[in-house]
Order: sequence, then structure tokens, then C-alpha cells
Amino acid sequence: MVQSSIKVLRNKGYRVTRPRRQVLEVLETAQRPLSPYDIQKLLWGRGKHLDHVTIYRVLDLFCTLNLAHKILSLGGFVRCALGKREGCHRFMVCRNCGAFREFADKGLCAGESEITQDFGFHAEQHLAESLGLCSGCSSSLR
Amino acid sequence: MVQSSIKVLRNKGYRVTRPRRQVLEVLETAQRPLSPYDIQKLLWGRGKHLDHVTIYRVLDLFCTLNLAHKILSLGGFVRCALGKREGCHRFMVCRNCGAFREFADKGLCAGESEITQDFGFHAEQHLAESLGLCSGCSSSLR
DNA sequence: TTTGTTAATGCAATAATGTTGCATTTATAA
DNA sequence: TTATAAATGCAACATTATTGCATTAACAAA
Repeated sequence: MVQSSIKVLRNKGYRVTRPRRQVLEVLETAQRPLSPYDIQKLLWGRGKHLDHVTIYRVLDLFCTLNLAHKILSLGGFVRCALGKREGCHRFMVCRNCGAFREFADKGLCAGESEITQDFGFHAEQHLAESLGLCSGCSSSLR
Repeated sequence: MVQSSIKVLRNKGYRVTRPRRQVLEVLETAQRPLSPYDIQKLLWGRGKHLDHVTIYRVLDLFCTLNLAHKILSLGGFVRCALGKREGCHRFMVCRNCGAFREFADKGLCAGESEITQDFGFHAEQHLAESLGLCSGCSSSLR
């Protein structure tokens, strides 16, 4: 996973730097969406000190390269599991433990194009998130 | 519109205060999603001074009462046009002029329930946004 | 209308998050 | 090994968000 991301960086002509490797590693093992400052604290705990500005810039790049996604309802970033299939991504996030899952949802895009065409709206980017409880938290909380 | 929102406040036992009226009025006439500080500046321009803390708290309340929605991809709030039909709202926002539109999208919920059941995930809240260009901006920009 | 109660507001202080410019470092090609 | 340009680190700052508490004002009841 990290390796394939590194390949993407190389192929696009971006340098494979230590900060970029470290952020990739953190995202890779994360079990929940991480904010830039979350990432900084995690690395700090492992003795690696990255400036938050660097983390912001690295995450910006990763998002444009589709190596990471920002879960908007939580403000946190997750690694990107799926390739860039034009905006048919859907995320499920557990509001309790933060577990997340990414889907390619064809129906989403289909429905959107119908609706948007009716109003002359040209959608360039779609977003669909579901917040709730994962199976584990769902049973343990009640 | 403002009147119906005021009714909701009254029915739920919340007081109809001047700050709440003023925020309602601003949201009512807004042509784009407004951040808390946007709202503060707009009111300031009309000679009304609201503390930003108050605006945050008013918006929190409005969102829990479904009188307003937060467009997460932009961080701005819009008035809520639809009733609370369990999370089948979809928003379209123009990235150029900020024009927005809200839909009740049944297909969205249907698709979501399928997906989430497959993974034992219980979705409580759905979010779907489309960013793009409205018909006006779409033609004027090219 | 007036008054009492308490929800709601305003204020101050602070925390958290995000951005910009520039000097320094370092990944990469030659 | 070296040149060079991309990337980082640092400092300073801007914006956004939160908390606690004293004060105000909306509303119910007299």
C-alpha cells in the first residue's frame, strides 16, 4: 500500500521525502480518520518531529493525487483505498470508534447525474458519507 | 419561512430571541452557504452586533432542530428547506457563485441501506453533496 | 403590567486549526 | 560527488472554535 503510493509519487515526478513516507505510514496503519494534528502527535510519540505546515502540505498533495481522502464530517483524513473512478466514492464512518470503510458506489453517480441534469447543474465532484455505528460498537453500546 | 422556523422553536420550548430571529433572517435571504463569521459580518453591516459565540450556539441549535444544514465541503450553513425525512438530503452547491439547492433523494437512502447492511453498519446520518457549476456559471465561464 | 425565574447572551480568555514568506535542507539528476 | 530545485522547518500570523461566568432578557405567572 505504502509502496504503491510511493510509486504514484515517483511516476508523477514528486520526490519521495521522509515526511511523505512518514505520513503515508501513519495513514496506512490508522484505524480512524486522522486530522493533521493527530498525525503530528502520533509521529511525535514515535520520536519523529514533523512541522504541522509540512503535514498540511503533504496531505494536500496526497488528496490531489487521490492517495488520501478527507472525511468532511469529521475533518480527518484516511488513506485512499480505491483508484480515481470519477467521484463515486462513499465513506462510512463509525461515530464511536472511528472505523471507516470506502466504497465505489455506482448508484450514487447515476442518481446524481439524473438530478443535476434536471437543473442544469454540472457536478464535478461528489461526496457521500454515512455516519453511524459499526457492527462492533452497535452491539457493545446497547 | 422564518415564521415556520419560529413556530418550531416555540413548539420545542426554545425561546424566540433577537439573535435567533436575526440569524434566521440572514439565512433566509442568503444566496450561498454562510459561515458563522459570514453571518456576523452581514449583521454587522446592518448595524446589528452579535457575538460570534452566540452565532455558533444558535447555529448548533438550528442544526439539531433541522432548521439549518452545514455544507461540509464548504463549511457554510444554509437554511433547511425540507422537513426531517430521516437523512435523505442531498445538496448541490455551485463552486463559483455558491448557489445551492436541497433535495429529498430517496435513491440515496435506498442505496445506503443496502450497502450498510452488508457490513453490519448502522447508519444514523447521511450526507451527500455535489460540488460543481450551476447553469448560469456554467455558461458564463466558458 | 409587573415580577420572578432561568434560558440565553455577551464578554474575556484561550484553544485549536490553518496559512504565508523565507531561509535552510535534502532528494534527485547529471 | 556536485549542482539545483523541490520540499521542509521555522516564525509569525490569521482564522475558526470552545469554555466559564457575569449579565441580560424572554416568558410564565401573579
